[in-house]
Amino acid sequence: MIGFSVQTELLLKQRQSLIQDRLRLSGRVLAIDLAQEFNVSEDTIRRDLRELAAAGLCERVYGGALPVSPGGTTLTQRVGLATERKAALAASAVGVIKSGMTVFFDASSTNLAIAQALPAGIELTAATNTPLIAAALMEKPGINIILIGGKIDRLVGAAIGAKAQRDVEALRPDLCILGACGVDINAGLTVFEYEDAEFKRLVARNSAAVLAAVTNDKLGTSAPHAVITTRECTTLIVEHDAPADTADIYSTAGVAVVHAGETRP
Amino acid sequence: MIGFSVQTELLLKQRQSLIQDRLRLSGRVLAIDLAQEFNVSEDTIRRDLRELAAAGLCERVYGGALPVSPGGTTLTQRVGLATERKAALAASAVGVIKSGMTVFFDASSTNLAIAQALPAGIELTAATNTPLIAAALMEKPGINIILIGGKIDRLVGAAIGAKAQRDVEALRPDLCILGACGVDINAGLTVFEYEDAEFKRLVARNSAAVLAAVTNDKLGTSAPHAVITTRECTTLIVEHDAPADTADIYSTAGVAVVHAGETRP
DNA sequence: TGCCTTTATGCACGTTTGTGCCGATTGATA
DNA sequence: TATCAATCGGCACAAACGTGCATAAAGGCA
Repeated sequence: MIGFSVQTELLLKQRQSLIQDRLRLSGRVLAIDLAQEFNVSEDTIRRDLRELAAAGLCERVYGGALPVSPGGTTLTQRVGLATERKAALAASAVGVIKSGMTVFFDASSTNLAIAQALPAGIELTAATNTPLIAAALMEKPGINIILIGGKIDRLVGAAIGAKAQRDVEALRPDLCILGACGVDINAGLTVFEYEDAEFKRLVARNSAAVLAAVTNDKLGTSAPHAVITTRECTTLIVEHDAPADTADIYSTAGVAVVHAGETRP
Repeated sequence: MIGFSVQTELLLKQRQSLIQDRLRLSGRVLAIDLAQEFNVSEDTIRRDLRELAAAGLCERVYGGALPVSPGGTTLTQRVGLATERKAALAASAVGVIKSGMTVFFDASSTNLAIAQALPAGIELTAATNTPLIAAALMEKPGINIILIGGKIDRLVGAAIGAKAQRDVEALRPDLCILGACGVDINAGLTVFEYEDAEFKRLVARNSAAVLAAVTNDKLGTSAPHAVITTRECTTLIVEHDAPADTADIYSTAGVAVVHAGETRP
């Protein structure tokens, strides 16, 4: 699809437009890679990135550039937080996702990171109730996207009401990637909103496997509304520096615990 | 490939029309190539490109020109194009949207611009089948968002299939903001995809009013699939430099034509 | 027909833009 | 702290650009 083995010479605007595509697609670009890809000097790429950054179309960083997040709402606010940690979790999570699967992506900034981290060639059917995740999935060519509609809860950032619950009931995913506000061995997986819990439980119960990727700050805490018990969770992805006893505790409950790699991009 | 071995001399309008074809076909044109192909000086080509750009029919860039809205591309690709023009259209469009309304936002990069241009305080119920637009609407606090779900067509960038059609049928919006690939007084409003046309027609028929905002390059052109006739369109927003007879033509068909302000923010 | 205006085109000129290269500076990492 | 890569600013050069002018063809009007 984007294979540019033969290099026609590109106009400046075309090149910059392609850089933006790469940004959206892979979440970051490196100056040196782009230079090689477009067959121009690194200086030229740096100038491009500087211009794009000046126009507010990307964020300039040492070595390349990152996409600028359209910050504002509650979900999008969370997106910008602890990005390296989430990226590390996401990298581990995509290891569980195989071509051919039907996967449900629940609303969560970590799950958005997972969607963005999906490898380019992967083929799967992805369902989600979260517009932001759907938008991210659209950047990956091989993915069949099913959007669960309904009234959007702006705190959660997704459709979770009666209509959404009715529609999602027809779904029997191979894997359900849940977001959580708290994970505790006794309380199980918990969230802040009643209806959100309801929705998540419904999807989880209909899924062959349930995966949750959580940052350290959520481990051992619980929110008001229970989604599923600990043992209903198939796989739990935690950070590399999660409390030492985490693996033991959850493993004995039958949960497969995966430690994400170091946060070293 | 497009071998013009025999060089008949072309009239100016013919040449410019052919340039537009090349643009649509290959996504870009180079001044030097066109000069050689049409057997005229580069100066002449540059003049042509300048005129086309002034009429909003292409985007002038150093070395040649780019199409203002290429067909067969995904929604996210279209978003970055002709942004000032779309912003100007959007600014006019928001004038039609009043607090308290129920508005449907159809899939289109111009409509995304409209969603983004909504004033901060506005209160309305917005429905959309487009994740990208839903995400943009989430940035505005006073808006009630209804997401239409279903299988996502990645070219259109929205849910337009059977499921989406069934769900949208319950909707009776005060205003429907349609996207279009072509607008012609005889052909009406047209798009590239069959199912997309079907979906749009359904929404438009159930809406009290229909609005379409189009860039110059779409005026007077038509795509394969008809959505609605010209007279079914309530309001048409065109650019300030749209062909002079536009207002007359569509007004006599009963369409309210609004000229957007100059593209000078 | 003769004259004038308009329009399309090419040419010459000076100007702007895109790019690569070099040297100095800054930032990351150990 | 030292080291090395990335970055920035300036410079140079070529290509692309816009403008003004000249020319020629087309068309209007008396």
